Amino acid sequence: MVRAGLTVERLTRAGAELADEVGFDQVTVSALARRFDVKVASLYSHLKSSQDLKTRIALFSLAELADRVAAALAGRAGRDALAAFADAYRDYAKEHPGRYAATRLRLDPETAAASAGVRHAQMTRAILRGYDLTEPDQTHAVRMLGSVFHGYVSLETSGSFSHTAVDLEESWSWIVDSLDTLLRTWTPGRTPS
Amino acid sequence: MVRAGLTVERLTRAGAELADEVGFDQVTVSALARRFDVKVASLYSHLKSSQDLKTRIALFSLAELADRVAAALAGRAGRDALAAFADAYRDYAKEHPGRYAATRLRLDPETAAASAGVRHAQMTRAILRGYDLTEPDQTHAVRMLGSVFHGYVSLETSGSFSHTAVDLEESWSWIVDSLDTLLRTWTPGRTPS
DNA sequence: CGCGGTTGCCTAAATGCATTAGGCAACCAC
DNA sequence: GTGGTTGCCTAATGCATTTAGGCAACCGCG
Repeated sequence: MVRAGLTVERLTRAGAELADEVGFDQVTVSALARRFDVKVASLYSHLKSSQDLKTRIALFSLAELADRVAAALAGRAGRDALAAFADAYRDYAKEHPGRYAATRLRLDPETAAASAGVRHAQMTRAILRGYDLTEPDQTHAVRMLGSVFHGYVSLETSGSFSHTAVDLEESWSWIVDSLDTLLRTWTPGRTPS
Repeated sequence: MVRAGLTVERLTRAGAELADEVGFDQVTVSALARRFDVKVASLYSHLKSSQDLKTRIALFSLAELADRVAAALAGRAGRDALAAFADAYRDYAKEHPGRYAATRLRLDPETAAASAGVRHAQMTRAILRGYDLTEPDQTHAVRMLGSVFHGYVSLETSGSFSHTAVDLEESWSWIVDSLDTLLRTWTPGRTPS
């Protein structure tokens, strides 16, 4: 009886692929076992639980996405950086919908703190260094960028935008441009009137 | 043997309450049966499937939210309307997290077309009538507003914003104000420079 | 008032996923 | 080669979904 050679890493990668194929919610220990042509119970030597599997896929995806964003950001600043960041994010979601969904998994605080999630926050702040924002405006802006990008990707993916004919690429650049304008024309301490 | 008096409507309402209590993902035909102190199979006279139940909860929540937004919007225009819309949305998600999550359920096209989702789109467009936008900018703006609001609510709910001390209410008004400014200073046909 | 049809909730059973316990064989190091 | 470790297995339990078929409660009609 030849062994399958399972490892946590291989299982996590395969889980990520499975997520892309059938959706993150449909990722199941059973389905993963089937993919390795192995009995379900065998996976429990490597994974603590179904939740454990999902968490690992989330952490993997978070790190992968952070790497992509970092690469896209290299050598760019200002609006260029903003657009690169936005595109890296959106492209990842298009290319790997299941993994993207995985990055939205709610992690418990310690796990989150040790995850690539903190790199995401750092990179968002790095982009804002190209604009003239100080605290607490910078935090507000971080939250706004996160909201817009995640919201757009999430709504686009779920088909909420497909009821109108207007081009999705066009809306995307319109939004990115608008955000750039907004951040550039922001005056520190300003109260919008 | 006294009958329980189940109806699709009561099941849907109870399902919505259950969603708020345990999360939309945890809504299950079994749990609902337990709540009515009835055997699981009994629900299948009223519901086609678990998916059917979830869809009904989604439609119910979508309509309820649309009603709230409509009420909040009554008699308001411009920035007032924008803020009222935003708050109605966010307050609903805070008050009814399970129902809010339900509104994000992916519906098949015909169901979506017959849902209160179209009212949401109409109301968003109504708000933009207070600003000087023409097509296709208006559609871009609809998408941006949807993205920001949904994104913020979604990230706030999932705890993604709780790593920083800055007040969430403050960020929220900052963002709403920024959007108002952005839309007011938008010049038709403009290409942001 | 009672009778008959309809409808509502039931029991029973099949299927699938998650999870644990315990066993045996393959593999690695010596 | 042999002994310990580790990996995958069989077996079993619990819970959710879903379907089939039955009986009793309820409603309208005479």
